[in-house]
Amino acid sequence: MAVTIRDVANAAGVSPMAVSKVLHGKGANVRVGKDTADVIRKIAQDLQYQPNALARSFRLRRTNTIGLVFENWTRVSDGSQYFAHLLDGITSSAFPRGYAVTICPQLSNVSSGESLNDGRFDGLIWAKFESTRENLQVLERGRTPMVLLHASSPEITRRGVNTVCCENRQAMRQAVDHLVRLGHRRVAFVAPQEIEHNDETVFRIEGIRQAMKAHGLPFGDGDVLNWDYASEEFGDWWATKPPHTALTLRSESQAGTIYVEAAKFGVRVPDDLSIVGFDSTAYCETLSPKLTAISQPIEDMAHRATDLLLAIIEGRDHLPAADHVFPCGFDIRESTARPSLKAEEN
Amino acid sequence: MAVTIRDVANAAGVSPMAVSKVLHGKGANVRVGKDTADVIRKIAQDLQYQPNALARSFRLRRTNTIGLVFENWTRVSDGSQYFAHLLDGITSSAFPRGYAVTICPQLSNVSSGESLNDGRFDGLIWAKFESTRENLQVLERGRTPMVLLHASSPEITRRGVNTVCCENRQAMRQAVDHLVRLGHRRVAFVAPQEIEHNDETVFRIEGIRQAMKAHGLPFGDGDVLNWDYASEEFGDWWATKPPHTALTLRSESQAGTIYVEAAKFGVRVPDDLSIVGFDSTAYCETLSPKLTAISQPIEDMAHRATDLLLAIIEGRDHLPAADHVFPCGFDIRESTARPSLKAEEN
DNA sequence: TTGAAAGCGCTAACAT
DNA sequence: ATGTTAGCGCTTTCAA
Repeated sequence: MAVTIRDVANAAGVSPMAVSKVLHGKGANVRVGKDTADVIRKIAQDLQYQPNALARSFRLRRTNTIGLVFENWTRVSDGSQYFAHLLDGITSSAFPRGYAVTICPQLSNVSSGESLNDGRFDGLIWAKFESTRENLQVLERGRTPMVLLHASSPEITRRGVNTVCCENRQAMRQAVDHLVRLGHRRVAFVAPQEIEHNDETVFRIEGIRQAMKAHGLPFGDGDVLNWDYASEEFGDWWATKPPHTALTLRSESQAGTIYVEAAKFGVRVPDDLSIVGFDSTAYCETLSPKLTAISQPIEDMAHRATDLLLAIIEGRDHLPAADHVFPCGFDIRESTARPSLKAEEN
Repeated sequence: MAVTIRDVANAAGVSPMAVSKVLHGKGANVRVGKDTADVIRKIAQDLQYQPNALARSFRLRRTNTIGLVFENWTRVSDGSQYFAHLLDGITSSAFPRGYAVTICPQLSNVSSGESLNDGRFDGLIWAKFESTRENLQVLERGRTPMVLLHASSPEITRRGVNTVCCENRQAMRQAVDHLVRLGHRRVAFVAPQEIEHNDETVFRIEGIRQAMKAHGLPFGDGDVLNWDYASEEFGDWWATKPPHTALTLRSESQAGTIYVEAAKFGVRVPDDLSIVGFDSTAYCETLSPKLTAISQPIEDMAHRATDLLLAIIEGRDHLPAADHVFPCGFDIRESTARPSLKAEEN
């Protein structure tokens, strides 16, 4: 059996409280003399006393651990450096303050969502939150402080939860401006198959529509392609001889698969089709042609989200919940060009 | 105050044990009738009962969480995909089995090393373990199952701890064979400044020495360059007109900084100097020239380490601790070439 | 088959 | 300045 605080106390001839005070600094109104303290420390060492973290966190309701939740966790090494930046942003805030970071298994159902409120974590970063009824309910019932990353909606802040998100509308405007300047007049947006609960996708579609409208160009529901991540729908789509000369994607790693599909059907990028990615990490440079992409400051965003979360946990944040929005950049590389005449004829 | 198991029991007019049995399946010799069980579940739902994970893990001495420890945690997004692969290997084993993964802050001192034994984790993956006295002591005293990644030594297995490591000697032999085949006769190895406690570095140096010897070529202590990660020593080294025509590095991301230093001093890669990296992820392709590198199956290794750890945790592993070794591959790219005449004259 | 009691290791509150 | 008491929420052990 492990050595407990009581064993140390007995060996030292003092009370458990004295040991707790000396070893963990607990007990506000307990005072222990220097000599006694030294004896206690010595004995603790001799006995190889190891505090039981589980007992402590149970008692204190504090784990010094924050959780990182992904709505859909798959692989992290799909080429993009997205996840590495995310983690750097989180750890660079959490580690110096003494918090560990736990990556949680995929949230497959509500019950596991609820289970995040079970006290294991002092706080939660929930990335790619989907605004489903169930998830919103988790926010409401949650006793654990949370900050949502890549979500932004009054539905969320109204429930007292902060969000950190990039400026999706402005991001799409940059992409559209760039494409239109090159001569494109019809642009398609590749969206996930389920967009309803995905705040970001909704914003991006709205952004592209507004931007196209500002140029006097059309963009309707038919210009939103609800493709699976694998993008196997590409061939069928292209076979319909679509009017679009450019595609905007929802990630950068999806570009890799689209490149493959395009090649399979003899579609040249950017000659026959321009491609704009989302997220602009080193991965864009590894593609051929190099991917033109919208960049979001993911590391800064994750850092901010974590700072905010820790402030809430530690009671240093007294402002009402808000959406924290970060502007995007735009990195022009090789996957966008003026549309070919052939394409324009389409 | 939160709803406890006792509240549910009272509301249902049963004992706390009955609730525990129905909701968590605990209590071996407790039997609850189907009807009672349904009532309990209903009431738990109505009361929005949430089990307290801290109380449970305290009681059960089980957290369903494994820790990931790095000896020196810095940034993860330094270009290399190493960390992403590591994480994929770990999570692909841990998540399906219901374990979360916690990334721990840098181990700056022994006490934090000891603190990993405090019950927070059911098990620990310790990456880049350094065989210092303190660390070895942690292994001995540890009550938490551990598997060490990137370490390999009888000092460790003797203490009952498993290791997972790549075949460093064979890896270096491949690099040397390649370089010698190209015509190189003097090769330098870039090592960390502290190599004593780093099993891998010791193996690699031994491997390169043996391989060179097999070719009848010299390799001594003077051919080991103890450089900082930033490699700012490059210029001074080059100014000494070293006899080496090739450099083998200890990582791939270090190649990036070496490229910069080399360019600074007008050294062309691979014309004036061939470079071989360690780890061969997509990052190698982003460098110019693309980096020739030894590859290790990091994801498989991490997966195996985690499988092993979970087997130990769950009492399914009854074999004595061992070193689990994975062979390396070698990816020839553009950073190695036959040495120039000028270099050979050196 | 079900209930009651005890305790995991720690610390807040109170008493000395 | 130090010791005692009680209890966090859960589950194992034992009694009914």
